[in-house]
Amino acid sequence: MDGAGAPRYSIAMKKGDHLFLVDGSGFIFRAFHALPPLTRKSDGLPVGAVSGFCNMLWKLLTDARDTSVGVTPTHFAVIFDYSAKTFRKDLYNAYKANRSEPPEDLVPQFGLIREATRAFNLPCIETEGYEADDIIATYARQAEAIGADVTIISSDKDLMQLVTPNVHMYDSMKDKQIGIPEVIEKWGVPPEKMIDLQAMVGDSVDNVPGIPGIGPKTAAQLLEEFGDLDTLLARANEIKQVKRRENIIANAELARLSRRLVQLRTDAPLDMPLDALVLEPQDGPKLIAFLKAMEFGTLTRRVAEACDCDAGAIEPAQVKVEWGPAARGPDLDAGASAAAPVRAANGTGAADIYGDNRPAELAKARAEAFATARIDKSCYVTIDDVEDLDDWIRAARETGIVAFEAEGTSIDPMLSEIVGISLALADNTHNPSGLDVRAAYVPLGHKTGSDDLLGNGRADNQLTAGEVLGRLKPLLEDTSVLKVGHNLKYAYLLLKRYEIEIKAYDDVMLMSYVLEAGKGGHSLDSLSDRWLGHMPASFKDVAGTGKSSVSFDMVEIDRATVYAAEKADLALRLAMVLKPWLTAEHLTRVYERLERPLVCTLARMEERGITVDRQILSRLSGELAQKAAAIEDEIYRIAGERFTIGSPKQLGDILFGKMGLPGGAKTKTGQWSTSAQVLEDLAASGHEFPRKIVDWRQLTKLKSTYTDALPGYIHPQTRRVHTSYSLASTTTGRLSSVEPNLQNIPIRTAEGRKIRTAFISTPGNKLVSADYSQIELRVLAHVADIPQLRQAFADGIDIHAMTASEMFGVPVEGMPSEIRRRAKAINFGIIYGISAFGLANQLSIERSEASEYIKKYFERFPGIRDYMDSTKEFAREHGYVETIFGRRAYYPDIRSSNPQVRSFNERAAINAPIQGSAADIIRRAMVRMEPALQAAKLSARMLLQVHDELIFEVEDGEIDKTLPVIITTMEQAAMPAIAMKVPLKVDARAAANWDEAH
DNA sequence: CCCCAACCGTA
DNA sequence: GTACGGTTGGGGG
Repeated sequence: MDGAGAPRYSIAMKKGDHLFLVDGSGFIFRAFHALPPLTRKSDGLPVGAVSGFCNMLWKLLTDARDTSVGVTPTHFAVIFDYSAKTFRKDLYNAYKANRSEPPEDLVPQFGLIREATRAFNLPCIETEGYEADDIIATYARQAEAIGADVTIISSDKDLMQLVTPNVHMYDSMKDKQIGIPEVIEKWGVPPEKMIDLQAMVGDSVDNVPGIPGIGPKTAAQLLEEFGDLDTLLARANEIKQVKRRENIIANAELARLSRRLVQLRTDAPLDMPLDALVLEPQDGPKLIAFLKAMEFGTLTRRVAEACDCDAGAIEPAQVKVEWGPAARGPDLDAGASAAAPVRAANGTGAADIYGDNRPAELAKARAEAFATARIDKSCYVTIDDVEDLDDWIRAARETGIVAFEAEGTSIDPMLSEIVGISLALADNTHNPSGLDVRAAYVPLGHKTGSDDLLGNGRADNQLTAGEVLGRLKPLLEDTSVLKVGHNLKYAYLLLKRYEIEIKAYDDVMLMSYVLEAGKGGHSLDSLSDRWLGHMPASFKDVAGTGKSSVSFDMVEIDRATVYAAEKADLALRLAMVLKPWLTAEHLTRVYERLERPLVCTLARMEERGITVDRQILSRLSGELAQKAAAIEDEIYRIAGERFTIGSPKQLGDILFGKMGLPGGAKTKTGQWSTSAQVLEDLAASGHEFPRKIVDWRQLTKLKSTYTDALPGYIHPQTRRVHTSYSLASTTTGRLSSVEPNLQNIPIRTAEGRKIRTAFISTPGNKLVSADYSQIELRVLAHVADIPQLRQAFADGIDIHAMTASEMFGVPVEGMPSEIRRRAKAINFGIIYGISAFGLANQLSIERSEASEYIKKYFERFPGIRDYMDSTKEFAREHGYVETIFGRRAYYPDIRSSNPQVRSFNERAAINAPIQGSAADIIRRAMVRMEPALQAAKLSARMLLQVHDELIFEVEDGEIDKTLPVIITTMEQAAMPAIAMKVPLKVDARAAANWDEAH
């Protein structure tokens, strides 16, 4: 029904006509989740999905009226779900029972999107008791019968069963046509078999049961073999795999029911006949009035231009919105922007990316415009002569901003050789809104596929590395030209090895990390998907996968151009969107002080690496092997058979089956746990066998993870180990270390510590380890402002003993170690967002006793409870928490109705400001360390970071002068931004290896 | 060849 | 109870 009730005329549909059917409901959910979540009107009304919807419709209609595009609809309708109650619910009561309530930000947008449809002068259709999909199916089949073509604007797999030679689907967000070949490619079956495939696979979102254990791949294979579901069910006994056969036979009825659920009706009652869907002309003023009411500046302007209307003369429409205060976003700065008039983001060419003085408006307009802007890969060019390259460099200097990406032979920048460089520039010569980006790829190290005795030949039509890098070096090192990239540390390290040191840069990965830590990944793929509605080509697409994959120098230059240029293009677009957003969210300082400078700081640390003594590791490996073998023999002897000790499943069978030991905990898959905790408990109750398993595990763990693996990371040329620090992979702001992970080198056991002796200084130098003492408890004392804790740290007394003394009334002097141990566990528990369950586990005590401890603790330190409560409340209200330097950590699930999920998020939210503030402090120290050492004319080199510890290599003669510089820089790191209420304390010492230095 | 679960190393 | 990454076994392709 068209709620607006505007009279529509109708023209009989005929052969050759083209009907567009937009899956409105599908689009709403997709747009809501795909688009930047922050899009709001100035009064706080969330309109992200509305914005995406309007942009999509406008683009479809503009293309449609542009006859050169080829596909021109004659009829057009937008279809919505009427309500959740449909005939399917009568078939199967659990249908869509899993559906949770729509997000509260989405609720007010349902009505608005229907309003938008009417503003576009399009029929808005919904029918009680039927899903949008059934209406679409009915229209599609009717139109097809007349001989018209149909395009369904959706990417929902449920609609793919409708695809025929005359019925296509179009994914407007990915700009992708879906026809018969695409369905086959994605699902392995042609569209007419989609119903049977879905019936077997089921759908957890809609709660379509399907056959358990059958996924898309298996289903496609079975349909290939048997033709259709009925034949399969009739001949199921021919299936060879036992489990699968039994499964299918047992669930045949479920499959038939599922088929009835997924099969779309083509006989839904239609309130509006096909002929009435004729596409009417745009009513410019009506549409503009609506867009103005929504404050979609960019789109308003575009529509006004296209319709030749004066937008300024049109009053915003009165749009009635049903949304209560609950729908209002909590992070809205209503006071600042409520009264602000909407201003179109005019003239936002590249030159003023950073210069707008209304950041929130600019950020919003940018995100809105870029979310739907088309990415035209056909304009990417390959640069193969120096004049062209010089032109691009000149243009980059004029614009002042260039995005770039360095392609190499390996993902490890220390082992990679440069293969090419892509560049992207904002080009506002054609489009004053600054949306056009042009990009190019400069190949310089591509090889031909044919190899002869001399190896692979050099590919034709490319400049030499010398020519290219010689020209790019001045640009990349020019502090007045901003270089934009994604994960710039890679390019920084790669180019550093070619004597280029990138200066003046922005990294969109880090912008995203600052804006959205905890909300999702920060890879170029996820950022493009989230902010630009575009999925870039994957590396696998160009280089192949698995064994048949090739390094980038073996990729054909044309293909490489599209892949590499796209990355630079996307990085530039993302910077144009995210940089204003940083300003709008007041996160620029976090980005500029805590993130950006670490790119080159960390790159230099990684480049230096650390010496690992191969002999020591080899000797240790031998010792571990011998000890493990001896224990292995005893294990087999006691067990009475040989088995795979490393298999928890087999071990569980031996322990709790054959040997009949009492089982303790279960894993989440229902197996008996064989964790160290369980085995220790068994050992404590007098069984010697589990002890041996624990010992064996320790030895084999040390061997496989450390002594055997580390030598493989020694670089062939530098002879050192170069870890890679990930700047954007934790929610709290900590770094992580990979390939190898040098942040988990053993220390707790004597056996494990030996591995640290293999980390050595070069002759004439020592390793210096400097670590913060109790930094997280100090941060806690600061943020929660606990008088006793502050006093204890000020006086330098044992913090755990003080806690024990407060709680249990035992004097610090002569305190029993068990009492102190418990207090220590409680202190750590507090930092981790304590639960009675967790504390009980940690201390092996009853949960009731743990509850008593916690109660007592809160009585003695009421400020801690206040801190925890207010942190939880802040997180619930804002969806994120903050460190003392303003870094955010998002916890989107903190409002979950599942108590387990919610509690977990609450504990994480309590921990994040503490862990994250400590992480920020050491980041600040690291950024200042190199200048501080330089100022003191010291040659110490910072090599590693392990969360609260920094490791340096220092010349023997400089150690005495260096230690105070390191200590002071670390202890003063919070200043002047934050005056800590407790002093920070750093311990440092020098030795020939890491074990003795720590 | 890829993915997941279980386990365990660090702060 | 927080935050990570790596190895192994095992299931499936």
